[in-house]
Amino acid sequence: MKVSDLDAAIAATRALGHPARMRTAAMLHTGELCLCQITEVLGLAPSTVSLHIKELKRAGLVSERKEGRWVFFSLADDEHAKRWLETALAAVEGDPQLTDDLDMITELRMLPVADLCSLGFESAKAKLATTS
Amino acid sequence: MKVSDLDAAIAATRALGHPARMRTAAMLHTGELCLCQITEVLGLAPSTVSLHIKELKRAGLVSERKEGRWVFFSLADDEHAKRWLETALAAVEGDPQLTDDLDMITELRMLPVADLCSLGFESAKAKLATTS
DNA sequence: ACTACATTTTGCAATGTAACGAAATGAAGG
DNA sequence: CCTTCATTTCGTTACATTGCAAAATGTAGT
Repeated sequence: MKVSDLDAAIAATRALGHPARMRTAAMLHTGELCLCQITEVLGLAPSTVSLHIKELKRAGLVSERKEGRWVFFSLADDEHAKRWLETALAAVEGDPQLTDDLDMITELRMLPVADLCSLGFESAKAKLATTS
Repeated sequence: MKVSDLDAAIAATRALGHPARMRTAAMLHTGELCLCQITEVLGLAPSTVSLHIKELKRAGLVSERKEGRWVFFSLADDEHAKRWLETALAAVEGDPQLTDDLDMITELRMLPVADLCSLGFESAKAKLATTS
């Protein structure tokens, strides 16, 4: 089904027009992430985060890569996506909320995904501390 | 009240994330327009169009100039607005719906605003034809 | 097969948005 | 002043979005 430029632009702006989704886009700018990592940062229910990402995918801004039990999401790299994401990410660059998110992402990347998903952030961090 | 970069970006994307508002932005790219001109193109009630423009103003994308009974709207020309509008207008460039809108705007600009507002497009056009 | 578990889908409640008509506002002209 | 009329605000209705919990899906390892 053909989608007009107008519809595609509306989809992109609507997708980015929610804090959870804009923050998710900014997080993915640092590299691919699985659902539980994004969920941990946003502090929302996994089902809710899944729907937000579905919206970003529908708008052509995010793509996914399945690896076993996990699904890793990343920013789409076609021209449509890049133009919108460039503008959006530049606009929110340096925002305190986003800075906090990215700091947390840095911490999360140090933990095994399996631990984070099943245990949650605090427990996974504690486990890493004891076993290292 | 201070608005964070994230909030400003969300406001801009949400404002553009509706066909009536995206089309309005594209129309204003050709120059300032009064409410009744925009209303004529969109085919919505004046009160509805007024609210859409209010949303665009709230997002800092549109500014207004009052002249007697009329209010002329135009695209804001600060950096925040220009970045978003540049991306949005480039994305919808050439869309059939937008092309139709701009063609209609060209026609509307040939009519006295007072006639268009009070009589509507067809009657105003008829009046112009008889008096010229 | 069975279990564990990351993710998705579904069902539902609460809230927000979009549309209209009607009433209110405010400036121009008689 | 009083009327006209472009625009805005208000009241209302219909629909969309957002959130969670619970159930469904599908994959990995036992």
